[in-house]
Amino acid sequence: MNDSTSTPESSTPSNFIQQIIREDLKNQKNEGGVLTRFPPEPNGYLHIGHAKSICINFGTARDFSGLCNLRFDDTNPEKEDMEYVDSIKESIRWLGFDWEDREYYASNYFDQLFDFALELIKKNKAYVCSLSQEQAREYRGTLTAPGRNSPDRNRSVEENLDLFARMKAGEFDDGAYTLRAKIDMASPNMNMRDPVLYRIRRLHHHHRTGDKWCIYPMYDYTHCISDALENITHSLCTLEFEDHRPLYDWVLDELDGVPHPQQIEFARLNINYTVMSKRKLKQLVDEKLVTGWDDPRMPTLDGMRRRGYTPASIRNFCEMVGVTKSNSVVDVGMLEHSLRDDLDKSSPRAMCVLHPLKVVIENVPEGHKEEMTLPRHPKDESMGERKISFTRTIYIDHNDFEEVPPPGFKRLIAGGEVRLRGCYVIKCEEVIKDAEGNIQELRCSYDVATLGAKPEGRKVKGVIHWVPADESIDVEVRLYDRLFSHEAPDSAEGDYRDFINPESLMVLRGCKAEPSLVNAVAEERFQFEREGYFCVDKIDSAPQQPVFNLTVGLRDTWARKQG
RNA sequence: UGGGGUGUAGCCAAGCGGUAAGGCAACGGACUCUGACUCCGUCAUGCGUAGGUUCGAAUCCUACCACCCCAGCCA
Repeated sequence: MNDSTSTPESSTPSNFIQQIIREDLKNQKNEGGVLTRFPPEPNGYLHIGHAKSICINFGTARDFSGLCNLRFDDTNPEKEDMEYVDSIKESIRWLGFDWEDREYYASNYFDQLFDFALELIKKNKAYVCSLSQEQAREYRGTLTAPGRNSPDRNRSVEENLDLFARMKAGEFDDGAYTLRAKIDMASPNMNMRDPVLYRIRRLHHHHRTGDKWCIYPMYDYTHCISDALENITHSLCTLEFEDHRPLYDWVLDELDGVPHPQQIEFARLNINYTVMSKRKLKQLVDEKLVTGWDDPRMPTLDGMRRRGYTPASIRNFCEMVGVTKSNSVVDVGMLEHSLRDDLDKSSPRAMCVLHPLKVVIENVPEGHKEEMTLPRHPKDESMGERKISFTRTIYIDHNDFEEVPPPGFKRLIAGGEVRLRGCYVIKCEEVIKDAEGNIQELRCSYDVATLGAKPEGRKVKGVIHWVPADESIDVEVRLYDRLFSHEAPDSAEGDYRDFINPESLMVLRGCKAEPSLVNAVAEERFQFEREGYFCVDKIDSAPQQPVFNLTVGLRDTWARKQG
C-alpha cells in the first residue's frame, strides 16, 4: 500500500474503521476524501461516552487528512434547547477539537427533508397513516410475529400528497397522522416495518425554527439524508444503530441523485464505578445526589473539567481504549492512569497540609525566617522555582506522625527524625497532648547541617511536606472519590442509587497551603506533594481564596500495603 | 421460538493460516529530599465450548453455549 494518501501514525494501532477507510481510499471511493461528523442531539450535557465518539469522529478524519462536521441532530423539539447546543460546543472546544465553520443543524434541512418526503410519496414509497400510537404498536407485530399492513397503506398518491400537505399546514392534532415508509410489515427487522418518517408536534416550539413547522422528521429519516447532504463519507455511530442501517440505506437508495455515505458502528464506552445513561445522570442531579451536571464526581465533561481532568488525558484515554464492536467495560483505573500521566508532566508542585498538626521547632529562634527555594517541578526546570519561609512554627500533616508506628513507617515518630521537603531534618523531642490524650502539637529540634545535605552518621528515610504557620494560607480542599462504591451500579442487585459512595466527597476546611498558592486562578492545576493533583474550583473560589478540588490522588503503594 | 451483533489474561486490546503484540491492574526489584515519577523483571502450552479441514488453526468449516441490541409518533 504505497499510495500518497496520508495514513494514521503508526503509534496508534489500526482499528477496524481505519482498515475499512484505508480500503475505501485504495479503491478510490469518495474521490479519496474522508468527511465524518459528530451528531449530538442538543438535549443534555456531553459525558465521557460522547468524548469517545468525538475522538473517533474527529480523530479518524484527522488521521486521513479529512474533516469532521459538527451537526446538531435537532429533530425533536420536545427535549431540545439552545442551552444544550452552547454547552456542547463549549465541551467539544475544551476537548481540543475544531469544526471551524462546519456547524450544521438537521433543522436547517427541514425544507429539503420535506421535499424528499414528497418524492417518496410520489414514488409510492411512503404514505400517510391514521393509526393511533396504540394501534400502530398492535399492527407492528412482535419480535417473533410479523406485523399487519395499515389500512391506509394503499392510499392513493394524490390523497397522500394532500394529507401530508395538510399535516404540514397544521390542520391535524398531534398524533392524528404520521407519514410512514412503505417497506415490509413482515420484516424480521422491526425498523423496516413501515417506520414513521414524520410526526405532528404542534404543541412544541423548536429552539431554532420556532413555530415554522408542526411536523418533524424522525431520526432514521433525517440522519441519512443529513449525512448525504453534507457529503459525509463515513457515518460513524454506536452499535445500537446497527439494525437501523438497512433503513439508512433504504432511504438513500429510494431517493434520486443523493450520495450514499457508509454507516459504520462501534461499541459505546462503558466505565466501571459510574453510570453513563442520561436518565440516571439526570436523576442524580434532580434528586440532589450530586450538586449539578458539573459536579466533579459526574462523568460529564463539565464535571470532569471541574474535577481537574485535562483534555489531553481524556483524548489519550480514548486512544488507549481503542475502537471495536465488542461491548466492554473499561476499568476506571485506566482513565486515572491517563490522567496522572498527563498531570505529572504538566503540574507544578506545591505543598498543602490537609490535616494540620502544629510543630514548634525549639532551636529555631522566635521571629527567625529563612527562605527556602524549591523547584516547581522535579524534572522540568523551565517551570521555575518558588519560595517558602522556614520558621519556628510550622504545620505538618497529622498522618505523617505516629506514636506507635506500623512496621515500615518512615515518617515522623516520637524521638525520630524526618526530612522536611526542601528543608532541614527535624527530630521529634516531645508530644504534647490535651486532657483527652489527643495530640495537640509536637516540639521538635532541627539539625542545621542537613540543608541540602545528608545527615551525618545516620539515615533519615522519610520526607514529609510542611508549611510555615504564619505565612501559610487557609484553604478549603474537597476530596473526591468514586461516585459509586460498586463497580457495576447499573447491573447490581437493587437500585444504583443505593451504591453511592458516602465518602465520594469530603470537605476539609482550614487546610494550610504554601503562600504561593494564594494567587492561584480558576482551573489552575497543581500537584500537592505526597497527596495528589488538585485544581482550583472555578465556581466556588474567590480572589485570594482558592478552593481546591482533588482531581486524583498520587499512586499510594504504602496505603495499599496497609490495607 | 424472529432479526442484528459480540466472545483473546482481572480489565481494554492487537492478531486477518506459520506457532498469542501492547496498555491498565497486580506482583517482585532498582532509583529517589514526593511511599510519587522513572527504570528493570514476572504475569495466556492458551484464544467461549465441542468436533472437523490442514504439515500447521485464535484465524477456515460445522454444531452448540453465553452475553448485548431491536417491538418510541426518542436519538
